[in-house]
Order: sequence, then C-alpha cells, then structure tokens
Amino acid sequence: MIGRMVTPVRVRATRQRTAVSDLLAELSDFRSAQDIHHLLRGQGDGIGLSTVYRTLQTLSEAGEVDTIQTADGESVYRKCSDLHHHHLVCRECGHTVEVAGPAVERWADRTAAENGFTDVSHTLEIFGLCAECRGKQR
Amino acid sequence: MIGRMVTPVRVRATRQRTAVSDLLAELSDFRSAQDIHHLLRGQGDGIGLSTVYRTLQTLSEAGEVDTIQTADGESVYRKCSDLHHHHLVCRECGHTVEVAGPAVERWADRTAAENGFTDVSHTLEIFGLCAECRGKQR
DNA sequence: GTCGTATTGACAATCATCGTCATAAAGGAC
DNA sequence: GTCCTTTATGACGATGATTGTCAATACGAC
Repeated sequence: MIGRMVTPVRVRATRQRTAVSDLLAELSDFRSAQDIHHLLRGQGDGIGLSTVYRTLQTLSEAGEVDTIQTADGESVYRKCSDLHHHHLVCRECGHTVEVAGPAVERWADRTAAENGFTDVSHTLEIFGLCAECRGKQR
Repeated sequence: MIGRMVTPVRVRATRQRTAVSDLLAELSDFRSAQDIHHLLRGQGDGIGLSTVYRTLQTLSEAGEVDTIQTADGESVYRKCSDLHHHHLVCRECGHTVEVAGPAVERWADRTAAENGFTDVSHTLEIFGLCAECRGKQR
C-alpha cells in the first residue's frame, strides 16, 4: 500500500487568526495584546488570550505586523506597510504616523560598520504630542 | 521655645547607593537590575533587590544612567556621558559603544514638527554583532 | 465522511517590577 | 558625643504581562 501523501500544512486559516488579522487591518494605532483581546471579546469573537499572544507573535515573526515597546515595557502591535520604516507616535492618544528616513538607515549602517559591527538592525521611534492632544491639554 | 530649623534633606548618601554607583562606574555594558543585584551580593555588599530597583530608577530620572529595553522587555542600565547620544550594542556580549548623530536628532525633530507633533523625544538603538563575537561564531 | 495534525483555550506557572511598612541609618542641631 | 526628624532600606507580598501545559477541538487533504 502506498502511503498517504505527506502534505505538511504550514499555517491553518482559523476563525481566530482571521479575527485578529481583520481587527489589525481596521486599527491604525499600536495596541497591546490585551487590548486586542478585549476588543475581540467585545465584538463577540470568542478567543483566548493565549491565542491572541501566539497569533501576534506569529504575525510579528512573519513581518505582517510591527512591534514596539511602550515606555513601561508593554509590547504593542500594529499592521504596517511592508517597507522598512519608523513610527511617530503620540504618547497621549497613540496616534501613529509612519515615517521613512533613508538617510537615517544609511547613517546607522555606516556607524555600525565603522565600529566593526555586522548583522545590524536598529530601532528608532519618535514620541511626542500630536496636534490634537496638544489642543486638548490647554 | 523656638522650633528647630527645618532643613530639607534632598538625597542621602548611603552605602547601598554608593555601591550601585561605583559598580556602574566600573561596568561599561548595559546590565539589568537583577544582574547588578547579583554582582553586588557576589562581592559582599548586602543590598536588597527593591533598593537596587529604586536606586536605578532614581539615577535614571536624574539622568545619571541611561536605560534601554532588551528585545524581551527587560530594562537594562548603564552609566553614560552627559551628552545626548545613542548606543551601538552587541546583541551577543552586550558590548556597547556610544555614538552621536547630530543629523539624526535634527531629522527626528524636523519630521515630528512637520507632522504637528510637539514635546518630542526619541529612542534610537543599533544592535549588531561586534567584531569579537563575529570571530567566535565561525 | 475519515484521519492526522495544527490550533485552541482554560488554567497554572514564570518572572520582572512595584507596593507596603516596620526597622535602620543619615545628618543637622546642640 | 546625643537627640531628633526624615529618608532609606529590605523582607515579603502583590501585580500584571507573558508563556507553558495539555486535553479537547477544528482544519484540510483525501
């Protein structure tokens, strides 16, 4: 008897994964895993917290979402464009703008090379108060 | 009877604070609070973990030490020069080089301003493999 | 439909960090 | 030196995000 064809299934499309992906597609700001869990629960999607964490991790590793850490060490996630870029984040409302800085990328790579470093990566985020929040505060 | 003179004491010099400061002065890489606690305990300085955390927090707020977060969200501390600068960190051994990038500072401020952001701050760290660790790996 | 495997989720475990509060020490006054 | 007020300490418990476990479930190929 000839054995079954071994067809490794890579990633399965599940209701939960779709829900997380869809939600991220609608959101434009960085959200924590807990936030996302609450939001999904709120709109009636039954999903476990572990699953949210796992899904976000998977998406992050696949480059589907970007991750940064807030000042207090919490990881927050956001669906982003594919191109390499950085973020300008309002520290009050979380409003996020993607910004590109080719000159900065070159500077980082050059600086690293000058010091003998290889396999270089970098993190660069700008935090501030967006115009809207500025208005509210005064 | 005339009351005692009220003399507010700002920060007291304690054995523990001195120990943390001295240790940081000797170290050139980023270390976690737990690391520092173990190191101090190892060299015979009795000190509580809470105290280490509090001291590092105080030093950090006073601008005496720099703090960054590792990929897994742990805070690490290092005594740095006063001037604003960034870090080039070996992700293998933690070896750190301070780097300055005036052009990057200007770019960040300009970009933020163009998008209506005020009260701007930024984080920028470069991670890579230092020459020494590179050699060991192959 | 059946079957093998990837995925889920309730729950417990982990781990850095912070809060509490009684005790100890600093340092200025005398 | 002693006294006194205030800050600092540290043992220990609390918190809270994240991860691990593992039996039950759902996916997708056939």
